[in-house]
Amino acid sequence: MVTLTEENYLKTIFHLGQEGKETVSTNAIAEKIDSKASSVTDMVKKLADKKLAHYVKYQGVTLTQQGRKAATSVVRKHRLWEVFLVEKLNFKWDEVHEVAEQLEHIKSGKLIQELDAFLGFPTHDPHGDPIPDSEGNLIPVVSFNILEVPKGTRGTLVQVKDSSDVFLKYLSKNGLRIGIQITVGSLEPFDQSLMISFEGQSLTISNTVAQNLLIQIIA
Amino acid sequence: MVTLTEENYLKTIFHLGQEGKETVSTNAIAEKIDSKASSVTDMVKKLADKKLAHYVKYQGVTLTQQGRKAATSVVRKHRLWEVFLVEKLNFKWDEVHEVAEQLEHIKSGKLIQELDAFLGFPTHDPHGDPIPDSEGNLIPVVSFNILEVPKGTRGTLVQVKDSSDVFLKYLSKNGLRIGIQITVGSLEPFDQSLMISFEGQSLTISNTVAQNLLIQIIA
DNA sequence: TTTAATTTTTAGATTAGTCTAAACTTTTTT
DNA sequence: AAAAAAGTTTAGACTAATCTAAAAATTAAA
Repeated sequence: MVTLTEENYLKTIFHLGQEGKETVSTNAIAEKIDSKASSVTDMVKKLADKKLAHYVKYQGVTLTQQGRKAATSVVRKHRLWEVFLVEKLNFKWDEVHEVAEQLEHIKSGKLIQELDAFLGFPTHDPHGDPIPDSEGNLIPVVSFNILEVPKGTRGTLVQVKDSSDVFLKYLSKNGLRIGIQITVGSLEPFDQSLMISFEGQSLTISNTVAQNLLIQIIA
Repeated sequence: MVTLTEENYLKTIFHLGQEGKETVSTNAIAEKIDSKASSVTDMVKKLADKKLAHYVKYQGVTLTQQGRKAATSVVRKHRLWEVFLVEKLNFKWDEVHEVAEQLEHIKSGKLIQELDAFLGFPTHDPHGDPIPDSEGNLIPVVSFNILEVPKGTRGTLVQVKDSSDVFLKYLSKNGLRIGIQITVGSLEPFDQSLMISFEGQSLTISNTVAQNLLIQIIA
C-alpha cells in the first residue's frame, strides 16, 4: 500500500529526476512540495524501506523500478484526468491542476482503463505533456531550441538550458515557466531578438535568452 | 475546512439519521464505519466543536444545519460519480461503491457542477437512490411495503421495519441488505409467502419477513 | 587545505486519527 | 429497586506526517 503522501513524493522525485540529473536532492524535493528538508529526509527513508527508492545519506534519492512504476502511474492518472476535465467538463487548461492533483490519487485499475478508453486513448494532456502508458512508458520529449523552429510553431516550454539564479529570476519575472505554451513569432534581423507569445501576451526576448529555451512541438 | 475523515463521519451520521430515529448512537456509527466507539466519541466531539453536530454525552448525535449541508454535499458527489461510472465508464452497479467512496471527497465546486450537467442532471443514482440538489434537498423517498405492490414491480430495499437482532441476522444470512434491487414475484395463496428475486437469485420469504421490507419503486 | 557556507540529518515535539483497557452511565432484567 | 448487561466515555498509548532547532556532513571559498 502506497499512501497519498508517498505518491506525492514519488511523483515529485520522478519529475525532478526528469528535469535534470539522475539523483534528486533533499532540498529540491522540499522546495517543490513546500515542506522542510527534515520532513523529506524522513519520508525518503520510508520510501527506501518500502523498496520504492534508493537512498544514500547526503547523496540524494533515485527511484527503484517499483518506485518509478508507482510514480508514472500517478502521472498517467493526473494527465488523463486533465484531458477529461478540459474535453468533457469545460475546464480551462489553467483550471485543471488543483483538481487533477486530487483525482490522481483515486485507486482503481478499472477506472483508469475505462477513462482512457472513454477519452479515446489520448497521448498528451492539455499542456502538451505526454501521458505514460499503463506500463509506465513515456514517449520521450523531443525538444527543439526555440530559434531552430519556423515562425508560427507552437510548443510547450519543456526545458531551460541555463539554470543560473539570474536567468530563472528573469524567466519568472516575465511569466515564463516550464509547461507554458509558446507560439514562436518573428526574428528581428537587426539584433536576432525573437518575438514570442504565450498566455495571451506578446514578449520580445533577446537572442541570448532564446538560446536557452527548449520547446516541445505540439502536433 | 472539513477533513476527509470528518466527511465520512458526517455522511454516516446522515445516513443513520435517515434510516431510523433522529439521534444517532456512538455504537451505530462505530459499527457502520468499522471502528471503535472510543474513536467515534473523539470525532463526534470534534464535529461538535466545529458546529457540525449537536452532541450530548451519552445521548447521541444529530447534525447541525451546517453539518447536514456538508453531509448531503458528500452524498450528492457520491451519487453523481456513481452515475458517471455506470453510464460513461461501463461499471456494473455493484462495482461502483468503492470508487465512489474515494471520488466523493474531491473538492471542487466547478467539478461537480460540470459533472452534473455532463450527466444531464440525473435525479437518481444507479441503485435508485435520490441525488441531493446543490442545496442539500433530497426528494423524499416514498417507500411501499413489498406486499402492497403488484407482481413484477422492481424497487430498491430502503428500510426494514423490525430492527431486532434475529431479523437483521436473517437478512444478512440471505443476502438482503439496504440498497439492493428487488423484483417482486408471486404470492403463494396457501401461506402468503412471497417470491422475490435480487442479484440474480430467487428467494421465497415468509409473510412475516415480507411485512418488514420496504422498497422504493424504481421509475 | 583549512575555513566558511550550504546542505542534510537527527532529536524531540506536535497534530489527526486511531486503539485498548478501565471507568462511568444508562438501560434492561430479575 | 437492586443487580446485571449494554453502551459510552476517559485516559493513555500508538502511527503517519509534519515541524523547529541543533548537530553533522558535504561543498565552496579563501
